[in-house]
Amino acid sequence: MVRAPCCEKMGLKKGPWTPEEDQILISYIEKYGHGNWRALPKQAGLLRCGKSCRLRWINYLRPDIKRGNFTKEEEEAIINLHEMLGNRWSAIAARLPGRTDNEIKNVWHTHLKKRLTKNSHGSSESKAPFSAISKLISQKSLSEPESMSSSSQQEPSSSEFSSVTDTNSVTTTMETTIEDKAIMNNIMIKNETMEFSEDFPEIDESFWSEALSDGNSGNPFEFSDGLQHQSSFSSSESVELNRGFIIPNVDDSMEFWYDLFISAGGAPELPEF
DNA sequence: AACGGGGGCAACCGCCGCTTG
DNA sequence: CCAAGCGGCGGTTGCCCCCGT
Repeated sequence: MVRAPCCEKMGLKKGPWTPEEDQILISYIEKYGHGNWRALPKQAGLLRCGKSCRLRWINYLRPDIKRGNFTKEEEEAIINLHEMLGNRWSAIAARLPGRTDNEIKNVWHTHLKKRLTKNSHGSSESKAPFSAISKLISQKSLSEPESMSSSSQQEPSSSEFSSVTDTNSVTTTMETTIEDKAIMNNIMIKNETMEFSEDFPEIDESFWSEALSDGNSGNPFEFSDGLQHQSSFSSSESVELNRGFIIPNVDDSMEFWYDLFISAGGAPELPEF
């Protein structure tokens, strides 16, 4: 399908946003939400294309954006997640609350890639847990070709959970050993003891219904104010680990790990071993 | 003080997949 | 089933600032 770029329309402004434009966009979205990005600039009185507005909002103006330098913990998380997910910045961003895909992408290209290249001659020790988990994921998906592979075709949106909700198949196909879980713990938590139950906890049905009922929009994180709240886990209590990584509480952690596995398992760029 | 190069980051571009009529 | 509309994503660009000379 061939379509003209949305900003090709005459008279639409490009380039850096002014504080005035920002204010117009913010107050419009606070008032009416952003149901239709294409129509938004016209309705708000902005000489911008919808895409530009969306980008500005997502990457800069949202109230839940965390500004400022990335912490060491966040950088490590990015490196680790990148190893598992590849250049899927939105998937990585979904696991770093308050950070945007654009920001993460920039940090990767300007800081982390160089740092990794520098360190590539050093020890491969830091990579070990990820090679291990990649192998684990591969083995699991081999043993469960149909349901896993079909669901892995679709990457869940960064702002909502995967539609794959067959928790029974998850618990059977993602059966893990203590050793597996030790590996997983190593990925996320180097210095902290974290207890996992013997098996992945099953997701309480009420989790889904509660999430879906909020805002009545089908998006668990679209609130009644009409705004999208970025953090995938913002609707429930989270646990902040000493690496600055936010993971959901135990009820949500099932989804977290499952989502991570699906993402990694479905990633075509999953490193070979 | 002036200038050039490099790095960082906001924003744009083009493609893709989903939805809708 | 198909085409168009739309949101979302990743790659890329270009501007601005800082630092070294």
